[in-house]
Amino acid sequence: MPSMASNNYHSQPKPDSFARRQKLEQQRKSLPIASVEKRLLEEVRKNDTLIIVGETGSGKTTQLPQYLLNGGFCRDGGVIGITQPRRVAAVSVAKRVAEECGVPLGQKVGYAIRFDDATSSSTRIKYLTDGLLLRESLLDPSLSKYSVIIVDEAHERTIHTDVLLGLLKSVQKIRSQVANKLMSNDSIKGKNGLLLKAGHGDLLKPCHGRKLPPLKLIIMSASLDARVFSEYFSGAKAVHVQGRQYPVDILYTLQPETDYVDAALITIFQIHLEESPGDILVFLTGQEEIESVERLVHERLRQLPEANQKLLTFPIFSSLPSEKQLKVFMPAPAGFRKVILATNIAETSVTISGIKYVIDPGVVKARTYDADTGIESLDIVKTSKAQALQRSGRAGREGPGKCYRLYPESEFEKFENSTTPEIKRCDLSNVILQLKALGIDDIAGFDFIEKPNRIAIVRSLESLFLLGALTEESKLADPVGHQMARLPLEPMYSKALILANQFNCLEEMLIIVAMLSVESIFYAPRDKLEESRTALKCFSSPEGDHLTLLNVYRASTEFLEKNKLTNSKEKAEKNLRKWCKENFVNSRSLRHAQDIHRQIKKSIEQMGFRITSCGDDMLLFRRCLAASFFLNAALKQPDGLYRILSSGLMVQIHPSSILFRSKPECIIFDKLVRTNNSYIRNLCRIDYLWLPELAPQCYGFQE
DNA sequence: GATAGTATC
Repeated sequence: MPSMASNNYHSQPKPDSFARRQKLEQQRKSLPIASVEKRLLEEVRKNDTLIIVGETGSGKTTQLPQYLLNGGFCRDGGVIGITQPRRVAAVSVAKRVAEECGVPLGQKVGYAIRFDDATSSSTRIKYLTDGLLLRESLLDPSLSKYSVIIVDEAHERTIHTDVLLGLLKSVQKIRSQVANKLMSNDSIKGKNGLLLKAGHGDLLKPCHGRKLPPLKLIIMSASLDARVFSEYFSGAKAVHVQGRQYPVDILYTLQPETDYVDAALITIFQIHLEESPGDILVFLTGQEEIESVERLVHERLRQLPEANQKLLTFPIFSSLPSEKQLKVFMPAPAGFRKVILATNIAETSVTISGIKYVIDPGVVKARTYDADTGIESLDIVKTSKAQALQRSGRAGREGPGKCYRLYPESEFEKFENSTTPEIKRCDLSNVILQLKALGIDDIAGFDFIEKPNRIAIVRSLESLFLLGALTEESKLADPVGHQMARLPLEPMYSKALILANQFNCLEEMLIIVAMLSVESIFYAPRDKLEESRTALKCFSSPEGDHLTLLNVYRASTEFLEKNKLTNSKEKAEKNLRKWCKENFVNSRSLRHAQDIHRQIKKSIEQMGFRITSCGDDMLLFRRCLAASFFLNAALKQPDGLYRILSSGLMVQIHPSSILFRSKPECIIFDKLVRTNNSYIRNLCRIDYLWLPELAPQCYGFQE
């Protein structure tokens, strides 16, 4: 049982709880969706698939599951699952709904996200991330415990949402067939071939002794265009639910701006000097841009009369340490106006109160994936109409607001309606591995809501084959493919763990894989660049970044363990955060790495692997890295550039690498990212001759 | 000698 539920157990007769419950009830009843409760229930009863288009503030995410529960959709122990693209949303909405229901969190109402499961056998309304539901489907392909699944925020079209939609469509078909045929022995197969491998037997097991009812599916989207979903679900009915937002005045420029940073600056001061009180939210593309705008604001501010200087800037982006992020949420001192300089983190992930003005330059840094080369890059591109709408909406949450779009209206008309679905702009190896594990072998024929690039599929199939996850017939290899699919990691990392078991360096590899799985372990603000470099030196290894990361992880664990001997757990963790700060380590990233380490260690042990260490034999460990990351091997060229052996691409070592200066002859790397140049990050020195020996499938001599 | 948008298992 989750700890949170037990906390609430003793706290029911609070004196103000009745008043609070009444207030909550009142708020519930005043939500726009409340007026259509009966109709929605009726539609869900009539239609197996329903699309609900609900604008911000309609209350769909919190209310619909409660309506369904009260409407009897959990009879026979069925669970209502509501998926969210983000962890924080799953947790916060579940908390709210538990409160509205007057029950302790983790009982009737709960949530499940990676590393944190607050559900129990009595949970009927379960909020979870879409990625986690995908994982659940590997263990239970018919999702037998769910009577209803609600896919929320479907318009965001994350890769998980897209794969999930395909899967759910297939599960739904199978479950309705099972229900109709009443467990006849006819071969049952969805269009997506879900049962090919999951097997009939597997599907029927959960319904032994009880009939598996058809799966009700509800797709919730904030986009104005429900047609895509409706068409995908064979003309499913779409219902519109009103939202509740304050009006936002949209202002365009007359002419296109040549320099949106400058235009943003001018607009900030125009608002500051001429408009009524209220905070400003500015959307920028990245950390560097945010930091430079911050400096420029301060510069110009100093030139103003002192009475006009009451303006404070707050940066926010994901790699900003949490304690600095939190400052954004504190109200400005009396008489001061806040300017929040944000990346698109403030579009959906983070909601800041007090915003009355939004400045939107109409650009965003977006990931693109070139299937031909396999290179991911981050490019500044124009936003979509949907994104622009989302941004302007941030000004109308607490009262009427204004949004300054730094481009002409004619430009807006040229924007795409919505952002390209993620599945069309990323590497597909992981998705393919998951689908294969579900018994779906024909990836190109899978009924995706939007088909991924065919070349991207071929490329991923090929690398999965070279990693030994797939057979020559492109089936999941036994046991390596199955083992890799079980681990919640990128395929190459899973492979590294499986090999590390054979090389007897699992202890080290578990740490490396956890550290590589998180974003930016090191945080170096520009003004402390030298200091951070000195700090890093204590950990650095001449063999490369992998061993450096290993040293950092071990040093941090050692520090924490020692601290725990003389301090309470809380105090020790606080000291660790201090240690992180002194060593320019992002403590949030480090904790994330620890979480991942704990989780994959458990999975690895469950798979029957024994965790052994290679001690000081780093040669052995580097050989294991070479055997796993052979697809990312590169060789130094006479001009100092590196040539990636598997693709022939010419790349450079990123200056943040420990090996930037030493430039070894042959290396493996973790990631290739294109910015101004093609840079490889996180490298380890290897011996060129290891490649044909350890990865003959890729570097074998041809006869 | 340069930066890393946002998520997730």
